Amino acid sequence: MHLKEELNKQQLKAVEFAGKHLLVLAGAGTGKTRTIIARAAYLIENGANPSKIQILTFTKKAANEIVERVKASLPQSNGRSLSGATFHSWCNQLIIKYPNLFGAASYTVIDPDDQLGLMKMVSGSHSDVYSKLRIKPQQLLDVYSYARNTKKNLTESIRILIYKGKEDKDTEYEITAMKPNVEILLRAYQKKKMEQRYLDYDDLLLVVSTQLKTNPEARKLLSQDLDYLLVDEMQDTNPLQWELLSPFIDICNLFCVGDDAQSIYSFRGADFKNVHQFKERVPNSEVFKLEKNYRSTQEILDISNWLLEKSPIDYKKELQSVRGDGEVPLLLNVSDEWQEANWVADEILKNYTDEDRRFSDHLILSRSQYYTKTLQAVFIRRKIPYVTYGGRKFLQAAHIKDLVSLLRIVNNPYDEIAWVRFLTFWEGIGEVRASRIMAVIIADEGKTDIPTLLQGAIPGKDGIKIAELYNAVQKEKGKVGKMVDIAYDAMSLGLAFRYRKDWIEKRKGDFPVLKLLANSYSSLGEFIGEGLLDNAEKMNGAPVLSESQLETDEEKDHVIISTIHSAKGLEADVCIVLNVSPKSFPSAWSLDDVDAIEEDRRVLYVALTRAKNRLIITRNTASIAAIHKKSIPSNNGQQSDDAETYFLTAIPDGLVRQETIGHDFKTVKDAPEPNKIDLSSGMDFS
DNA sequence: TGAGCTCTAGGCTAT
DNA sequence: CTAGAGCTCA
Repeated sequence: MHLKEELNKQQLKAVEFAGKHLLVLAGAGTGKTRTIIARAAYLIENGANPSKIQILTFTKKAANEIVERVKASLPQSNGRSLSGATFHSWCNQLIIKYPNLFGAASYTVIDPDDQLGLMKMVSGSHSDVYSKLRIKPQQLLDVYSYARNTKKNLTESIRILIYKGKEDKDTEYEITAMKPNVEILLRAYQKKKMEQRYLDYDDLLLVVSTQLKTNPEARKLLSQDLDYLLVDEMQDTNPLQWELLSPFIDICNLFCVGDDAQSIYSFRGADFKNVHQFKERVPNSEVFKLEKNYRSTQEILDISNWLLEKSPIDYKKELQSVRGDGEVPLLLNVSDEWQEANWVADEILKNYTDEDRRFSDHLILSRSQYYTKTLQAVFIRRKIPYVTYGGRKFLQAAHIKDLVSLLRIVNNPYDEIAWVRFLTFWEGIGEVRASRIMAVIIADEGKTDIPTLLQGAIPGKDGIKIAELYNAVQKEKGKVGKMVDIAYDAMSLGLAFRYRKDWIEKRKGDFPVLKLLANSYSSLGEFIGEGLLDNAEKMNGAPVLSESQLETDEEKDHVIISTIHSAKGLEADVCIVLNVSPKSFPSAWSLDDVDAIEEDRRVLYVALTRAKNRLIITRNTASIAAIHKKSIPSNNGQQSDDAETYFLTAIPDGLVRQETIGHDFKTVKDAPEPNKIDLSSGMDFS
């Protein structure tokens, strides 16, 4: 096996592990992904049934990549039935596969937008309760989700999410006062979810884990399905995910990989106890370590190690480069986002023409999706091809949801959100009329077929048209691509009109992509559920499905712009980390919360360790100057300790070389010359 | 009742 | 920049 020669001793020991359960603690760049791939290949080569191996990762992209690479390393067709999924999509698949066991097969998976819509409806219908609270519907959902993911009670979840974990008397009093009202609203939300056969993201995990915990029949069925469970990014699993995994300790062999220094999802309830307490929690288990870094040059690891050393948490980790020395990282001070973006574009074009690097050798990382919009504007203008990872999901775009609403009501006639969306799509039907039509359909409880009801409830030609459309789509149930086609034929005119402002430029092109996506699913339920969980990759602003669907090498050569959270597992020759400024690292949201600050430190650590050869860190000159002034103590005595907490304060000499670009517009290519206007004209002061 | 307009406030990270 | 509130007109 050719993979074997590429493994070091530690990796090989993990890959060939013959015991029951294993946790591999693998620092950044130590070959974590390679090890999990080799493990899967090893198991298959040694007689394991690939259909009984399940790989679990955090993003669909990571899952696909691992599966593809395992298959590529095996003789043809050997690993065809190997599957990889996210926790969520795996649960969704199980729910569809065993409709009787989980009893939720024709349920509709709803995304955060739908959840918010539902919570708003609940808040509206309980306005007496809601008006007493100073909490927004989104916060109610956050509390609800946090409580379910962390298994903490409502009081604790409110304290942590709404009151930043405070424990003083006033806080206590307020929580006690509001809790009953929050409870009423959350219960009402739950009830509505059940009535309309909805599963939110957390429900997917809960439905499966509850069955596994309480029903021996479920454990028996799944033990026939599974021999090996391979879990990536173990440090980012939360208590709910642990609860889902733990029944499998008796059912199959666990092989988990993770790195506590890269735990960056605590806002979602991730708990690295799942890593630290692995040995105590899992009988018959062992823990191995991978320590040699193959990715980066020593200079890149020096600054990464330095960042981690500064933490009050002892990660017991110091990465050593196998590759040796290289370039000293560059710390670039810029005066604004446009200058930063233009400098980045210059750097990339220079590397492309002078240094024989490809666009795809560049990875640009940012804390938030939002921050990269300036950069994207500059890349488009300067014709630098790029893809973005992270951000809004493809199926969450308004025009896509319009079309999918029809598929959703075919899948689940109780889906009120989809009914309202579908009905109000048509001219002359607004929310009020849509609610009435929907009430008729739901009250009928499936006695009459839906096209007949629609025709009766909507007068004239429109009623016939809508009923026929519903009918036509329903007939193709099972062929998801065909359903999308029929829906698009009937709705494209309306869509073009509704989104006329940017239809041609932005939206129209999404529908062929939607069809491709739909074709890759074998059932409507999977498409609606999993499609939602699919991260859309965007190429110069337009969605693409995956790398493999691109034809030429030229199309595959593009810069990657990603949020740090979406960049886990990625690496690149040149890595540019944007805006590592005060108030950003750590983020202004994290101040006065030690855990949050430390999480931000790990976020930066993940970003820095993506670089193979060249690391460039940018930051804003003005915000650096601001923290050094420190001369404006605020009125309430809250001394700003930004300078203390800012991660790059007191960075030792030699760890980076600094460069500062001033307000010199000559370095900003294509900067428009400001027009001179006369604001004093048109006014007679006499 | 529906549709289209303007104005304002608030914006992280993710399945 | 975007969602949503509030307004006007048909």
